Amino acid sequence: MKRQKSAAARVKTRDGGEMVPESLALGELDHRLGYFLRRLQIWVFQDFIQTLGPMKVRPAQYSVLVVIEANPGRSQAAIGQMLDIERARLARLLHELERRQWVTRRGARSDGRSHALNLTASGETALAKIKRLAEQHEFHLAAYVGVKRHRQLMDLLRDFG
Amino acid sequence: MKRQKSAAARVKTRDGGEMVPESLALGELDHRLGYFLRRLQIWVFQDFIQTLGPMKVRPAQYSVLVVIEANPGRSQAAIGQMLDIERARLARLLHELERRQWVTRRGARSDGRSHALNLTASGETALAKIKRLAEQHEFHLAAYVGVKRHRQLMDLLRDFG
DNA sequence: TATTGTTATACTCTATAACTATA
DNA sequence: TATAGTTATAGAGTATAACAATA
Repeated sequence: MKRQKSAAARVKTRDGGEMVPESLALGELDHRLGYFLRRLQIWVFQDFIQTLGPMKVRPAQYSVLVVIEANPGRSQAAIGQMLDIERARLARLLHELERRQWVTRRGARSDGRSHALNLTASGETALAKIKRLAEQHEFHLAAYVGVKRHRQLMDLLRDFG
Repeated sequence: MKRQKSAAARVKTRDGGEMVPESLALGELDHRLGYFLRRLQIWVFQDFIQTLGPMKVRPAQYSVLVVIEANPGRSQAAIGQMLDIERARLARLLHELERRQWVTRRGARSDGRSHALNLTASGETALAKIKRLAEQHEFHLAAYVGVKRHRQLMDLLRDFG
């Protein structure tokens, strides 16, 4: 797992050793929130993918499964709008979840165009495991940034919008 | 520009109109910092790319230009380690910056393997414009999340690591 | 005409591996 | 033998466009 660099951060060498790289000036990156946001976000994805490794689930798949469980029977359009996943991409993502027999798509009664999304029984079982691993990931993240900062960030980001 | 959804957020329809989507339950995403981090990060990239559109510069290119300017003559390995850009990807990214005649790579005296990176005169000129646009983007971001929250997030994320 | 969902294409980013040249 | 850099490949994510079926 890569860690955010600080003056004393270490970097892995290719034979498994470690070294302390000379620290370089950030320039105006030091005033770009996006830079720091991006660095943490990359760490989060890497840890998430690693922690969820046993279930082979990526962040986007996880978010779709959670939202289907919380809103069974909704259409692809509804789920996609909520998660800002483009419908072409969501179609492919659901095809994979259907292949793994975690999700069903059946034609909606009310509108012949839309597909109602639901979890299968094995999808529910898988998601239970997945949610336990996601919880583990959240603990990793809290430990990485500090429990207090974790709570502060959550409050700042969740309340806005 | 896509905006973070809230209960009253609007979504564009394909003919340019707008609608208010029914709000769906987040499920446990409401307790995942990564989810909120990711949403803001996507907004940041979209606004950055749009704001920097006149110069056709993407976030990774911007960060490399800024760090080369702040640390002239350093090697690709040094820049890549600092920004966590994989060396294969950095090689291609620099090839593009070299093609635009913004960056030079010349063999380092001390080590025949490494390339010293520098901005050209026109690279400096371009970067001056780019930095003005990046500053604009930062104002957009501060307006989007609120000036106070922007400062709080910056403090929380910059000080850690 | 517009929307839902599908398929296809293209470009960026990420992750590897194989290769060269230097050390 | 390890490192600096290059090239190539594959997978995910993003952004479009074109299409069929339905509204």
